[in-house]
This record gives sequence, C-alpha cells and structure tokens, in this order.
Amino acid sequence: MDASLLTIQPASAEPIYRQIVEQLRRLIAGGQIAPGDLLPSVRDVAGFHAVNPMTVSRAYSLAESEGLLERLRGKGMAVAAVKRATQSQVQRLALLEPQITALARQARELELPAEPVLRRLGKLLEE
Amino acid sequence: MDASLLTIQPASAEPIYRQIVEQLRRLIAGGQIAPGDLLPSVRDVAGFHAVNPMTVSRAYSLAESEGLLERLRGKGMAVAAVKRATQSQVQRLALLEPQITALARQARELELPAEPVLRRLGKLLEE
Amino acid sequence: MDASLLTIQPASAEPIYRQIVEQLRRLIAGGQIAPGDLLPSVRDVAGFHAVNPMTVSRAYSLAESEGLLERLRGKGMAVAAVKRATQSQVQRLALLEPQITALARQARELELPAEPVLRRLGKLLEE
Amino acid sequence: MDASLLTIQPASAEPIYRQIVEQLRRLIAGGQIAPGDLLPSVRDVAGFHAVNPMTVSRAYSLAESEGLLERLRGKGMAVAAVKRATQSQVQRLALLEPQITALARQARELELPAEPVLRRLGKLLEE
DNA sequence: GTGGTCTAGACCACG
DNA sequence: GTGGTCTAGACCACA
Repeated sequence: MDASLLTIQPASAEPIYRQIVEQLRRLIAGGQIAPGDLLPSVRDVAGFHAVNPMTVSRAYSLAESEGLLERLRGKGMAVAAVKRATQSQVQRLALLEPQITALARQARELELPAEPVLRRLGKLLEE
Repeated sequence: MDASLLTIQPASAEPIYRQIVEQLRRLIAGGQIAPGDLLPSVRDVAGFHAVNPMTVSRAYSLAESEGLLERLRGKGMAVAAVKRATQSQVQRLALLEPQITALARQARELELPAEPVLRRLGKLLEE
Repeated sequence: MDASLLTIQPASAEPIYRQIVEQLRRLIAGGQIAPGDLLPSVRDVAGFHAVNPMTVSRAYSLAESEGLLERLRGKGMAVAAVKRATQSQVQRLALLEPQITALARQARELELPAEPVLRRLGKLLEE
Repeated sequence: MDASLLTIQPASAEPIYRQIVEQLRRLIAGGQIAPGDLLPSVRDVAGFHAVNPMTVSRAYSLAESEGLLERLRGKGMAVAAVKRATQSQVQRLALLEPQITALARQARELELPAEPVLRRLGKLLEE
C-alpha cells in the first residue's frame, strides 16, 4: 500500500488523525487493502501529505487499539488479520447510515424534494 | 416560530452552536422561516433543549454576524430581511454539495455499488 | 509578536473582545503585523491584560471568521495570508472614516470652530 | 425646538437613548438650544424618528437627572436654567477629548501620517 | 504546548 | 421581557 492511497484535507473541520482512521476503516471494509498488507510508514505518510508525523502516529495507534491494524515489530503496521476481513454489503452500508441519515435530515430542512438529491448523488457514485 | 423547530444532538461531534447556525441557514434557505420571523428567545431554546443559554446566544450572534439574522432591540432575533429570501432549488442543492460529495467518496471507499446507497437515501427522503 | 502590542481598556463601553478585533484589523491593515506572523497565545494575552481567556478566544475566533486570522493547528493563530497584505493609505484612511465623521458631527453640535479641534488632534498625532 | 434637530441612527452600536442624551449635551453646550427652551414631546420625537417612546422618555429622564433638562409640570421638558449656560470653547473642546484621543490612537495603529487625517477632518468641519 | 466547547452564574443594557 | 458580556473553571481535541 502506498501513501498516496490516503486523501487528506488539512483545511477540513474534521481532524486529520480521524480522517486517516476513517479512511482506513473504509478501505479495509471495502477490501481495497487486505489483512496482512503493510501500511506506509508514519514518516512516508507524513512526508507525502505534509502533516505532523505525530498526527499520523496517533491515527495508527488509534486504529491499532480498535483492532483495525496490528503492529509488526520491526516491520511496521499492517492490516489486522483477525476478524477484519471484507464485510458484507449490508454491513458496509450500515457504516454509512449516520451520514445518510444526516443528509436526509438536511435535505428536509432545505425543503428539497428527493429527486434532485438522488440524481446528484447517483451521478457522483457512477464516476 | 417555536423552539421545537431546532434539532440538537448533544452527542454529535459538531458543536451545538454550529448545529444551530447550520440549521438556521437551511431553514431560511428552504423558506421554512421567512424574513421578519421572530426566532424563539435564547432562554426558550436553551430551556427546551437543556443547553446553556450562552451556547444558544453564541449561535445567534454568529448567525447575525453572517447576515442570517438581525437583532430587534428589546424584541429578540429575527430572520434578516435583506437578500435572504428563499433560494432556488439549485442554490439549495448547492448547500448540500459538500455532504453529498463526502458520502459518495465514502461509499466508493467501501466499494459499495450505487444502488443500495440510493435506495436507502431515497427511503429516508420520502418519510 | 508580543501580548503588549494590544491595548485593552476594561472601562470602555466597547466590549473587550471587540476592542481586540478592531485593533487587530488596524494593526494588520497598517502592516505592523504581517501575514504569517504568529499572534500571542490566548493564555498569554489573557494573563498579560488580566482578562478571562475566553474573552480573548472569542476575539480570535471572530477575527478568524472574518478572515483576518487563521488557525495553525497546534501552533496558534496567525495573520491570514490571503488578501490581507498592508493596505494603501487611502484604504486605511477609509477605515477611520466613521470615527472622523462622528467627531466632525459632534464638533459641529458643540459649535466648535475647526481650528482648535485640528490643533488638538494634530498634537496627539505627532507624539 | 423641533424633533428634527436630533439625529438618530438605529443601526449604530451606540444605544439610542444615549445618542439622544449626548446630542442634547452638545446642543446645550454649543448654545444651539438655550436655557428655558421647550423640548419636543416624547411622543413627537418617538413618532418622528420611529423609535420606542419609552426610549425617548428614558433619555429625557437621564438628562434631567444630570441637570441638563428640567421638568415643567404640564408643559414638558425644557433646557435647565441653572448652571447650564453655553460653555467656553475650552470647556467644549474638553468634551471631545476622549474621541480625539481614540482617533489619534487608531490612526497610529493604522500607521497613518498626521496629514491625511487632519485634511479629511478639516474638510468635514468646514462643510 | 495550542485553541475549542460548554457550564453555571453574575451583572448589565435595552425596550 | 429581550440579548450581551464577562468570569471561573472543567474538560476535550489537536499537534
């Protein structure tokens, strides 16, 4: 796996370390990185994205404590083998539930009909 | 207008005062509250949702400094009259663009096909 | 940059947090603090001027939302880089226009001739 | 004296009642309204400037408690006779001292030279 | 170390 | 009645 697989938006309100953890969670759930795959080193990620190494380290540690990653002494961090194989579609959809619910609520506050929202999202999903 | 129009989620990562501002922005853009409408008082909102009055006050002040609201001295806060009429559907959809984009990106990271995501969102939108 | 650059008058009718914001606006426009300069920390300013840290924090937040300052995560607040270079003399004079107009109106209400007012102001400006 | 002699800016940060009191102070000090002159009624001022009568009433009461005005039962408020004759130029200039000082400080924060500030003020004073 | 958020409560300003 | 300001202090998030 390569440092360029991660997307980091320093200007976002979401803290950087959480951007990393959440992306790892989804990349693993979606199977784009598989159990045993070695992650890029803290230094590589920090250098590539111009963020503080401590921030990356913190993200990795958090992911490790969640069981997403495991530390291979002397080699680095890898995707955890146990219990973290690709999940079913239903499970993966469930991970998006909070975001979908929030979007629906906001569309209602805007008095937007369903159709244009679905059309826009559909378009982005097909790219 | 009634304090129950606002929805507050104390457990959310988004700070309460910003939840309020963002909701106001959408309720105004969607036309659910119209220019001149008086908002519920700081104390009412704070009491109803069991948050500190200063938190609500902060949201109102911020919304005022953005031009969403205006202060009627001695009467309270009202939806600003200038240039804040209900917006077109296109404009309102644009306000959702960041959330839609984020959702699409996350679905892609989860390797989810478009169909189940759209179906789930469509279902919530029709409620 | 040092906490002593700011002047705070606790007895003034103008709220402290706004005194700070307005001073920052002028110090930036006048070039006394330049884009990228790190401001003194909230705690430093609060300690130095014996005000509550939240009051200073509020000023900084407001200045940030106006685009005067930007947050460097973990480092503090800095003068915003974008479009905030020192302004021309004409632009800076325009920032004083409301105060000058008010002074002229008050002098006229007092039926004061121009000369003594100008003399007094001139004297203070040359110190 | 006529209600139109007062200038009221509802949008200003300065509270309306104080705008009124301060103007009265200056109009009296400058001799534009003389001891014994009858002021317009609260209702007239409130109607003419579209402000709350209570606000005008409060301003009048405050001015009375300061000795600027006196209440003539059945006739209304009048400029107080005692000790409130037109003041000397030096005394009137002293009333402007705080505003002049503030203006000078702000010009310094803006790094403005004396000349353009004095020129602008002079121009407004001669109108 | 930095700033952010929230609370509880006091007191003021305004109408 | 309305909102505004400030304090004191707790706790969190981030780097």
